[in-house]
Amino acid sequence: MGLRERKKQATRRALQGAAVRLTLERGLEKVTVEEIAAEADVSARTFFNYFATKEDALIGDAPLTPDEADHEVFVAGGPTGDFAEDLVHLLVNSLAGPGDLAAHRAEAVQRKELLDREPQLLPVFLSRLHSAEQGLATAIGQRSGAPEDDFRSEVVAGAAMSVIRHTLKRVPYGDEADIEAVRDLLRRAFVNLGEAYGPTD
Amino acid sequence: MGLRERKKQATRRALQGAAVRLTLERGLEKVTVEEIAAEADVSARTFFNYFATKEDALIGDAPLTPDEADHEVFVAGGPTGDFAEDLVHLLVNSLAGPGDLAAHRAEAVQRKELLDREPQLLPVFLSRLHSAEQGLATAIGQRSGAPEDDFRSEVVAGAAMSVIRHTLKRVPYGDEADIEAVRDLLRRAFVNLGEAYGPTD
DNA sequence: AGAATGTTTGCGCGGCCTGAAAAAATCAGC
DNA sequence: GCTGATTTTTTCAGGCCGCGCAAACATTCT
Repeated sequence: MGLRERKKQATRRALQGAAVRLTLERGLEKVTVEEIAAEADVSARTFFNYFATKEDALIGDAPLTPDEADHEVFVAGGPTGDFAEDLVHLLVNSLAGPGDLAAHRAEAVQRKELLDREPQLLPVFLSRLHSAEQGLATAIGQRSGAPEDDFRSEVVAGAAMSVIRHTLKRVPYGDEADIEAVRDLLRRAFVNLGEAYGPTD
Repeated sequence: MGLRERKKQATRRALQGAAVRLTLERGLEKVTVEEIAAEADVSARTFFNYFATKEDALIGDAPLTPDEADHEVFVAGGPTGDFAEDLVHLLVNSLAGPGDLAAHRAEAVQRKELLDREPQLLPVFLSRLHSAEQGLATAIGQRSGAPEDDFRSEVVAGAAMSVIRHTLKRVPYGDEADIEAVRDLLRRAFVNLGEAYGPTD
């Protein structure tokens, strides 16, 4: 990787870091793009070469898409064969980004803190989940052999993203066993869905 | 209702109408607030006395909350006793606003057209659904006797809102029988959820 | 009619975001 | 390491958004 590419990643991280830090310090509307850029030793115009909006710098713009490998395993009906359980697996691996879950825990905590404190970020976050939903729907459709853009796949994927959303709200960050806690919450959520909408019990 | 109140509603409608019309004509980013205000025979400053943002004027700011009566019937376990069916009833009545569904069909068609053509409106719309979700969760919690802010209620409500979202996307507007079509789609969606997440079949 | 209350308007301003072109940094080849 | 090509950063100008404020205006109430 050349110097150019490395520097770009550096300024991107600097901008994102400055944005997060200043926002947590003062609140989003007391921070201007100019200040963020100054903090990252960059002109204000350059900020917009990296992020379209101030909010994007905070939430991040990683596509939130699962690993290619995990995706294919899921589509093929794996890894366990149980739909909900495999969904848990796929979602947990997707949300962490390409690498390890633990490695991104600090960022996840920050994101949660930001979303709690700055309501203006909620729409941005919801849109991001919405984009991810599309991909999940096609994965579910492929796994079940449904035609593309199938209504059922979309609905099932939407419910799954809703589960993710509420689970992330409830995760007890700070613990060390939080990955397993996430799994548990997801499993319970899917069970709840089954009970609520399933055949009359 | 006094003259003052009537005038306010009139300018509100005028602003909203102008915003929708101009946006459908030229696209959202080719329309300025000044133009909308001028079209409604009102100063630009007045626009912001009614709507906080240009987008709000398009999506509307009705709280999207169900009738008090429908809400209580649902909480009490009615009208049919079947959870999914009662949810369909509640949602259909909520989405229409206080009055008749048919009366608001034109607006619904417009909203859909806008959402299709102007992606910037999607976050606004998603936030609106998100707000409505909170109320739905407490209603579901009360009906099932769960404690407040129960995880299960939230997840079930989230899934329901997701169902709404995808159903609205698929509704065949233009037909005359579209209210019944909405009900059908909702019912099918809930059945799909039950099949997907319910006990292994 | 006149006072009280609420609404509209003009004005100014800070901030967001964009386009275009000059300036600086990096890269590829020699 | 020099040179020219490519990419990134910066500067500059500018439109639009959204808000606070105080003056003008409209309505309600007595």
